[in-house]
Amino acid sequence: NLMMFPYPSAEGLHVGNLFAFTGSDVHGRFRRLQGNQVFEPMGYDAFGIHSENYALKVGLHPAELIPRNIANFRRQFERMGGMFDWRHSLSTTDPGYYKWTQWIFLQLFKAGKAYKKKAPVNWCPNDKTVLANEQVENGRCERCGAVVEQRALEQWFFRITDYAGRLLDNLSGLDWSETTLTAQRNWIGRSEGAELEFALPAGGSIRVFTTRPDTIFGATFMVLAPEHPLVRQITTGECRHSVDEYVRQVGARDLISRKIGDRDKTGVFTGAYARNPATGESIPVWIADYVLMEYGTGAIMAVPAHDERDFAFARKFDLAVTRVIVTEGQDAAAPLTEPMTETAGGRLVNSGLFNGHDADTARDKIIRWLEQRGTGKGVIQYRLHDWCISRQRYWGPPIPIIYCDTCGPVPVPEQDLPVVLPNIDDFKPDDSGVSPLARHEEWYYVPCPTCGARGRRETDVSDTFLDSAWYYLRYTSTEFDDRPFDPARTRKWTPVTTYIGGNEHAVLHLLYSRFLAMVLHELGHIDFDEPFTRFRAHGLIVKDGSKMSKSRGNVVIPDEYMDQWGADTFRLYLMFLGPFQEGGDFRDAGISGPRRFLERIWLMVGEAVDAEVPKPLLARWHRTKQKMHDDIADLRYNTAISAMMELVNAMREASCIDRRIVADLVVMLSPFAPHFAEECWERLGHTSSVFDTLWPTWDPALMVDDTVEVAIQVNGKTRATVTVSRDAVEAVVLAAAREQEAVKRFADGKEVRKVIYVANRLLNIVVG
RNA sequence: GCGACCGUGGCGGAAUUGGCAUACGCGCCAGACUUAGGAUCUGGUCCCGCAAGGGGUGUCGGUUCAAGUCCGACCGGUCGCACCA
Repeated sequence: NLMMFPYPSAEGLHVGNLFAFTGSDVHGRFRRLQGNQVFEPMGYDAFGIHSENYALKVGLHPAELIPRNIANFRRQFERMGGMFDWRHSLSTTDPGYYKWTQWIFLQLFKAGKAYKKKAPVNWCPNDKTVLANEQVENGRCERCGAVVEQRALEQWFFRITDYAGRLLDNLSGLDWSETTLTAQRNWIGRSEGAELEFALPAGGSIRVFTTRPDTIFGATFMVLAPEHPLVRQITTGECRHSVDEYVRQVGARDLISRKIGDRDKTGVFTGAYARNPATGESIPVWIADYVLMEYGTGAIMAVPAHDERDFAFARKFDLAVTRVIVTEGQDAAAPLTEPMTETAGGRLVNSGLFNGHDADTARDKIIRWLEQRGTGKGVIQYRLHDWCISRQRYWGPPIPIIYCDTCGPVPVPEQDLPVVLPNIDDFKPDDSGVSPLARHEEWYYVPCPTCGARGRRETDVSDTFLDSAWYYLRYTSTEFDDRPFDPARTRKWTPVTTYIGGNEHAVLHLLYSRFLAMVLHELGHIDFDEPFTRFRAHGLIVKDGSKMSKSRGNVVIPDEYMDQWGADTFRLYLMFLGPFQEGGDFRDAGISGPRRFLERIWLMVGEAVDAEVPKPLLARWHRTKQKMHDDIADLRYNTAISAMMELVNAMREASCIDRRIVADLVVMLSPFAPHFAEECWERLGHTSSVFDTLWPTWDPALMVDDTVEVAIQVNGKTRATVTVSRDAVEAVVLAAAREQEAVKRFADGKEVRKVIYVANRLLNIVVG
């Protein structure tokens, strides 16, 4: 029973965290009462920029802060009564843990799944540091306000794109929240299309990716990303100056604002032309920042008539617009005032030998035609990029590579792991663009493992998402320091049966974990390739309409509530608030309700006797056992709790405090209020733990009442109810219904056109 | 802009999936027990109406014997993605 481990912040667990962890713990305890062996571990995701920035702010070392924060978290976790196995806890910052994070890097490196390439990062010219995307606000450094630039650095990547197809296809076999599956699908972003070649007059060609090969006859110009490698080569003399200037401007902007900034189209002409493979015409080649180097081939064929962005660009720079699809009744010659992006049901025009073809099926025909002519092929393109795991920071696991002038990048031998993160005081990033670790010569220079010459360590540390991508495997095997995860343990406990966490990790964390499981499986280290069989996203607890965060000042600390009401009341209250998978706004208004409920149970435990249980109560008792079981299994905790309250109300009404019902109540309450239930269980005379019992069984035969109330409607409006024996036939109910005063008033003397009878529920008399 | 989800009493929220709308809890009102009540217990609590009855789940329309639930259009909100060719 896994829950996403927290980043141990200085503030401690807030109410939102506690809500999520309690919900997960309820499920774990419930599964134990079902007779399962449950492993419920908890640990700390303690590396990363968060901790580092906070440490810089308060002027302390993260290595000093983190253990302090962890101690506080541990205190809160014990207080909330989670059934955590503390013998198998972990922190990603522990060398005994990140040794294996580094080991995993080496396995990927050796398998050719890790490689280095130049990639842009956000760079603050004032603070002289690399910034994470979250640290850029409106194109400015969140700390000093300076305009952020891009810099290109050599960085490490994992080849997750090799697995794009499998990551997508496997999703259909997972028992996950639908919203999470959708988010993953969108992130992977599969597009079917074609890669086409536009020949350059001087030889060579420009390759583009398009999902609309059916519109190729309308491609009237091309656009390259400013970073495209062909740009320098094809730009003509008279355009060089403006192209260089444009490339410089784009490079000066940060990565975020380029993407989400204003949509005004900018760009310049390169002076070059390329040949449209369908029409044979020469079309101008431009560069513009709306074309991104990281998607497709970094170049597009522009079809302004049928694409919004291309249309805007053509308008602005007065480029030709050729319509190639018309729908019924449209005039192919009429000039377009806006792009025609919806082309379903249309037919091709201005498209040579394809004129008149159905637009919906033209795509495949044109791909085949271009394939035959050697100028294109059908391809599948993914939006997913390779995973950049490099961080030019201090607080993370050093990437275990040594650079040697003769041998190149050499992996650190496995027996030399971990590459320990040195405890340095000046961990603040500097203007070099590399991690502060590079300033420490005694650490930086090491002999090359292959030739013994002086080598240099890789100074980038790895992404925290790498730490968290495999932690579930480590939990089971924390006591082994000679292997990352023990094969027998792994076989027994993984893949994870139930995983609960926040939807903010629906994409990255879950995707990276899945990718890593696929690789580890392929390399023979584990025998499954999907790490989490069942995943459920919990809802978010918000306060005053927004997510709890320290900067908003709306963080609610649970300790004071537990002081005042007790941990169990607070747990019960959080689970009763609303649907676990939806979350909600935190108000403490109703907390006295769950408290009163527990007090009533406490009194009942004292008053319990062997009683005769009247039939209606007996039925409710058995129904409650089943309903609570079904609800908790589905994480519908709020309705499970109301069912329990209803049973208590029914007992009070019947003045029947039967010992067996009280005992069942205590067991069913125990996942929500473990301390309280344990105490009640002992008061009921038991000497072993309530968690060593089993969920009470129910008897379907006893669950049904002898009589039922049936609603009587006339023309769909309820006019009366009648009490009849269970499963009464229609004639009996109809006869009883016709006796009713209100029914007579509305139905007597009118022709009965129809009678609808739903057994045990409703009888509808339709009169004319 | 695209995608996903959601609009139900004064409030948090229920509704065996198309079958008595508002379960359960909070709050509020009245009463009981009390020197006392911010404890406990009992009863009441969607709106209009003395009643009979009528209206009612964001708005408008549709399907159906029957719609909170299904369909169409709109309004409002939350979250995710964001020039993805």
